[in-house]
Amino acid sequence: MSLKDRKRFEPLEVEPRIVQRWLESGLFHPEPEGTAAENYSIAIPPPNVTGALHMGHALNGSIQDALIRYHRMGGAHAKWILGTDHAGIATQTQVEKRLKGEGTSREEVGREQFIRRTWEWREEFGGTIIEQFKRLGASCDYGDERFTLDEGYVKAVLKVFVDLYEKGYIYRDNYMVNWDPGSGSAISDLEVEDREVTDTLFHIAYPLTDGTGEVVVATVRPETMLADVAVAVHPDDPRYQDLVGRTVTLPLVGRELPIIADEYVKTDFGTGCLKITPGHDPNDFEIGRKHGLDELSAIGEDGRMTDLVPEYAGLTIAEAQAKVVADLDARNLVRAREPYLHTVPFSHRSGERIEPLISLQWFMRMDELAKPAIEAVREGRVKIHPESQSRRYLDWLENIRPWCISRQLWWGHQIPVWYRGEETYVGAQPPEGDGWTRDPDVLDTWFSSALWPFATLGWPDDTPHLRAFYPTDVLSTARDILFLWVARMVMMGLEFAGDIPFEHVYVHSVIQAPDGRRMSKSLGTGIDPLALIEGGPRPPVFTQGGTFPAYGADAVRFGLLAMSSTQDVRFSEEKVAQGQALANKLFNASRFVLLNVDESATPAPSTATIEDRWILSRLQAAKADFGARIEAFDFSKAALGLYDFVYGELCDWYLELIKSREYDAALSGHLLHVLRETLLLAHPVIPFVTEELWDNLPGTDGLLAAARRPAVDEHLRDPDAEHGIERVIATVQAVRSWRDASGVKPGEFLEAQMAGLDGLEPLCARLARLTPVDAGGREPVATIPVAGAQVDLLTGVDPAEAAAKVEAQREHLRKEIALVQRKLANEGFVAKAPEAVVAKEREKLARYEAELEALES
RNA sequence: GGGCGGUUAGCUCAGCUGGCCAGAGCACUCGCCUUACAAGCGAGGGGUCCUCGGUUCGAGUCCGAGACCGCCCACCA
Repeated sequence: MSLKDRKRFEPLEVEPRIVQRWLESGLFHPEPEGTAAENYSIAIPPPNVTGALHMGHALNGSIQDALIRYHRMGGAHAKWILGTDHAGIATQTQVEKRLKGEGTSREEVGREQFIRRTWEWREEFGGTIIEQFKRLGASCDYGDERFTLDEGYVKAVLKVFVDLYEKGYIYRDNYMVNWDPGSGSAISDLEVEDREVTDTLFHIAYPLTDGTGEVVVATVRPETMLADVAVAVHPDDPRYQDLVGRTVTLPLVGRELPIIADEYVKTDFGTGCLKITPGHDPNDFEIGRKHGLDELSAIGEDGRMTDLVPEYAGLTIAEAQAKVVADLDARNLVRAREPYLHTVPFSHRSGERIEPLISLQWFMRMDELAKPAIEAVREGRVKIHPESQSRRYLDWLENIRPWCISRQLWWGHQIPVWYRGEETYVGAQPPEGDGWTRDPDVLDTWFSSALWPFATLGWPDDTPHLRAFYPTDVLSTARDILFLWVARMVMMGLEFAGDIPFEHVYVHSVIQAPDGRRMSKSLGTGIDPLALIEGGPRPPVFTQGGTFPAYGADAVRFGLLAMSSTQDVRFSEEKVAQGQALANKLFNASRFVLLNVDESATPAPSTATIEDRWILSRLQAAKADFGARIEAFDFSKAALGLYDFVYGELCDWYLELIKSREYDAALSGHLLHVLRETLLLAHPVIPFVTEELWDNLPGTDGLLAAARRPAVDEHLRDPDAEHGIERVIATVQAVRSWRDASGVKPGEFLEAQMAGLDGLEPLCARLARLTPVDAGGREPVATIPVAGAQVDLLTGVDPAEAAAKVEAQREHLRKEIALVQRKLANEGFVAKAPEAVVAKEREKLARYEAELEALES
């Protein structure tokens, strides 16, 4: 169907078709030519293979695509590095679920078979999110898709591990870790989230060994007392001065525990006595190491009691707690119990309560690597936007702690370490000889993600891709992985790729549900971007229910960009609707042009009339503004500025101003030119509708996505034309407003004599529906004041209503005049305010007075 | 406990280094089928800019105190 017969932009019909054309063009797959300084690249935060597109992906995709398309149209070789993350725990959990459904388990099928099954799973489901990115219009390099477990990537990971081991940064140690019973693995501090829980706080009496009394300690974990090795008090606590150095006898166990002094103990909490359990509490662990205490484990990695105290061996934690309390009660040693609300660590992944345990793990020392990463941001080589985030980055790196990098999983990069008796071998290739067994653990997924910007480009080989696209330009991400991922990429990039991984880090908003809660599937507050694009059901957070209209990808992209900010924002369906309105408006404006124009005309700017000069001038302003906003990562202003130009200038005024003109070659060419440039301008934000229109526009070849954006032409800026059209707009609005208030039909032509418009009368007359006449001495029935001009109406107005209207207008003017006069009468103001400000006030006064005078006559 | 951000129209948000007659989109009211778009067009109503104090000729904008909301970090058993 011809564009002229299509009254609306129908995204569901158009967008899939456009995606195909883009993909077939090969445009998104740039050859590795030139240097990274000339080229433009962004490495996508790799979504989990298990993932489906959520609002965060959609927002970040819209941001990155706007950047990539903008720079591609600026003439750069632009590569958006694409791929997915193997996501150790998440993926393993999915496959385990599937095995469970088949009546089997990970343990039953064995490691090799399990990994094979996981690859199969990935083949089947891993492409989902990639397809969804295509639907969004994201111009990623789909021809070069990477995976954090593909062959080349594994090579990079192993090399990094071995190098860091050889440098002495990676070591094995017994240490307190966050044990996640859900996944049966240690997890890092960053994967832990705190939740509020009400527990019972037990006050338990520990008798002094010499029988002279007791000390009372408070705990919410009585079962861990089996592994107690000391009792601590504050060194300055007057109550316990004489206890330090003596011992207590641990009830139920009989072990003699020293009473030690440590400043960690709070004198104002509980009894001021603290049981020390280095095996099961991170703080106690620190104190234990400081004082050289034993590290005993009462709870094992299976979540059951160890045989440390045989009568409890094998019990679950809950059972053990019940038994310990019962046994203490039997001995009358529980002095008090009270409900206690506190925060407790839970696994971010499995949702289970973290069990702090001592375990033999691989660690990575971070302080040496942190130093250059701190410098890079301090010196501005890596710039974080908004700037306030760099403080958080620096604070974290300055207080960095060793990173536990081993995970007790099967799906991931298996640690390249082999053991044979007392021997340890570390290397990218298995050791020679027999009898070696490989460490069963895999690396934390973030270890491999940390190499993303260079491992995806072929590192450790010196590849053309690496030379052409590393360092990348921008890394766009949410705040929550600033430490987990961004900081580590900077460290690894500097250490291994020899340069920063990206020049700019853009930290985007988190989009919250419309009610201000976090978007989450389980809360029912999640909004599926595809439901917005294609018209799916509204989730329960929306009060209105029903289904979304099929807004289309352009609308969603526009809406998300318009919503985005430097802080978290609530989802606003209105902004998406605004995007849809913009796409449709542009579509219809193009139809209007094509319906009227001489299609054989050559697109070329014309300066024939003041409105032509005006729109060219405004177009340059819009281009300059949009570019500056994009470069400054101010996507909201970029999108809304586009809207304002298309709606508020191009459609509302320019197209209306030209309607009575003859569409000769000059005007036709000019309209085609303005439209072309508008499409070029808007494409990074709303790529689909602009591409579709481009295809229908005479004189365009090839894809808009591949076209070059023309520079801002400063010669086309025209302040006189801008001022003139501003006056036309003010006049037309004044007349319309007057009509509306006076009850005069909008369509009725009124005779009027205009003054002070310097030749702009015909433009004003047409849009205001006035018939210009010479009053020839007739008294006007009404006078409409406009800035610097005057319109006398000679017909069509009820004199009484007009008089009332005039009086109201006078009243308003008198108030404004009084205000300005008061300001100017203030000596302080005149003396101290900048001259320009004072002049502006004087000018304002003169204008109001002139308008008032016109009304008085 | 420490740090950061926010509080502007019914809703979601703009308002830079102080000069604002305080804006936008949506919602609302009124009027229009004006030959691109009625999912449209035009015109309106609507705000003690959280509170109190201060600086200044002038404060939504700067300073101080407080209230409330959100996030991050560290966490007292």
